[in-house]
Amino acid sequence: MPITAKDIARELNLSQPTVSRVLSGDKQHRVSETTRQRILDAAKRLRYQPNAVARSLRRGRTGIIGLYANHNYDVRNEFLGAIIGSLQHGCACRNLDLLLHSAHSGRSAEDVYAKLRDGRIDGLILHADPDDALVEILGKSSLPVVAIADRMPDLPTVTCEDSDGMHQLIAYLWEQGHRHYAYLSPQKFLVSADRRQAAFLSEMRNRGLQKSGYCVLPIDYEATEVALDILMQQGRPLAVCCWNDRTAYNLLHACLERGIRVPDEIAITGFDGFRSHKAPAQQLVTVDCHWGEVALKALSILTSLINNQEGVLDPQEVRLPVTLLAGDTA
Amino acid sequence: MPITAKDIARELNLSQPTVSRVLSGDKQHRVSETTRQRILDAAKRLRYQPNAVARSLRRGRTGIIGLYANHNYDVRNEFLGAIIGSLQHGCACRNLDLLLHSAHSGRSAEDVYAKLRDGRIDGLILHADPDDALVEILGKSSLPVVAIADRMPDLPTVTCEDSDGMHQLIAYLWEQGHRHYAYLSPQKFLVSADRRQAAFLSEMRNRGLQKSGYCVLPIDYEATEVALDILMQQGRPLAVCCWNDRTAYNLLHACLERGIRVPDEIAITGFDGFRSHKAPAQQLVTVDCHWGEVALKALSILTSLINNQEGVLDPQEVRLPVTLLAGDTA
DNA sequence: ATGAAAGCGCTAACAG
DNA sequence: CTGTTAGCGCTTTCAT
Repeated sequence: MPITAKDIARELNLSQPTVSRVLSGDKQHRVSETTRQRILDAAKRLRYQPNAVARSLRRGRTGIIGLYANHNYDVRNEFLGAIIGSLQHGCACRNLDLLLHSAHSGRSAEDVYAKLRDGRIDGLILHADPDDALVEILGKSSLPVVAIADRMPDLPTVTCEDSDGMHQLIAYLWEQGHRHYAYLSPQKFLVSADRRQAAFLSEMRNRGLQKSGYCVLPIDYEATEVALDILMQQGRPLAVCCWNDRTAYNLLHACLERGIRVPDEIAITGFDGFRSHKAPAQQLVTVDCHWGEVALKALSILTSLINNQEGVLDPQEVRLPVTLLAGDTA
Repeated sequence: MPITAKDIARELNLSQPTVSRVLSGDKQHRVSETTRQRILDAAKRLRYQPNAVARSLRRGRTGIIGLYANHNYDVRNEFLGAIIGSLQHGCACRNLDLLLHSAHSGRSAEDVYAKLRDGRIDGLILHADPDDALVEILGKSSLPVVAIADRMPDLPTVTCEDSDGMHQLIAYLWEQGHRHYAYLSPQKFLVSADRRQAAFLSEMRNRGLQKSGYCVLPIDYEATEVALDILMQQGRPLAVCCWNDRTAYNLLHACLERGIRVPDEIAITGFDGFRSHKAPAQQLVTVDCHWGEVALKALSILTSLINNQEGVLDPQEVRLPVTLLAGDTA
């Protein structure tokens, strides 16, 4: 049985609140230096540790930040790994804890929301599809939320400079002499991927490319082969800009299986900034979105949202800069 | 302001405990079917969500499992990623939440322990160095703890069959004709790595290899180059058994930078089971420790420890089977 | 079957 | 400076 403030009070013939005043670190209340020391000594001697649950109930604050990702992947996904890694660090610095809410496939948005509102977390970092019902619910809720990576309606969001990244990428490819392009977009609508696509198209037009010189192709993770068939019918060498890194790696694998030389026949670029630290391998040309920084910025906004009761910050978007990563796949 | 059980009670002219009895899912207490329905309806209508903090305080249980890793790496480390990924899934199935305790470099074991005992978690999954002061403290503590991956004194532990894995590995290499071996061990003492080493040496002797035919070399992550210098002085082709995958990948990189052909001049094996899903690359020969399974088993033991107040289970060790993964680095 | 009362351990308001 | 009182929202025991 852990010992409580009451135990210490009894031991020292003091009232329990006095003990609590000293041990809760409240600088406001003045306590005589002698009793203060007596309490601190006893606390250390008895290895007293304040009960965080009781404190949370009373204060209406838990010091826990939630992370919810409604995509069906877990921490091994590189994107989530980067996010969680950074959040862990950021939380540690602020003396916060991080609670991972598992998507728990099959739960309705209402149920998920209920769980998020059970009082355990002070605020939420969200990574979701923009059309998820949960997003709308959270938009109306009083729970402080900051979304990341993809612009969400009615929620403050931290994203990266998608357009700028694509501009840098095309400039890099153009300089290498590429005059045939393809953009591989996701099947579902994502604001970030859409921005990358818009920037891609704008670059194509501005550089005076004919419509036969470029194309946009929606692609499913499971159907890389099909996409590759189509790509092989385009002019070569072809520069393929994938909307994210995972798509790029899938394509890379497919190419090497078919004996298609990368980057000679097909050049491949990604968008995320995940490089292989494992077996020696071709380094992907990609745009580093600094997802860790994005997460930290989101956390910073979230904490101020939590503290300034009235989040004066209207739902808005913060965009962080990106960096081109050169490599040998393009 | 979220609504409480009291609000519902007032709305229906009932007492608050009655509302709570229905909504806490307690099958024991019989409530008339009509009021039961009235309460359920009102709860749904008002979007009532029980306050988990209050419930935890009262029940003395939070439904949260903690994970503490005292190594200085984060979730991006593949080992931790595998552990966390599995734990998340396992927790979701049991309606538990997972709290990641960041190592927060520079905290004393006492401080860390205090934080772990603040009442927020019901039990802990631990991954630590066996000589960490925290391990000893936890051994005496009443907080339910299950350690993973490396045998801990005085704590129930789930590990993998290290010896068997090494036996399989050597059998595989021997069949390929290898007669020169090296084992790369970690600098610090780890029970798991030590067991692998013992199995390695036992295999060497049992197969009648001369002492000049094999060696053991402690290696630091930062000093791969130095180790490689030494390895190059051994007989070739040399089969290098690294104590874990990361060491193997480091060595692989170093070899390819120097133009040493793998596996022709030097064959390399790891121990963990982390393969590259990214850019096309050589697949490491390694032993799959099924770390995810290890974590799930630990979670299962932990939950029963939490429930059977008196953990009748003496500190003991459970070893899970491993699988050889063939590849092209050996 | 339901209500009244108590209490989990803490913090905050107000006395004295 | 310190003690008394109250209450966060819930579960549990004891009445009725």
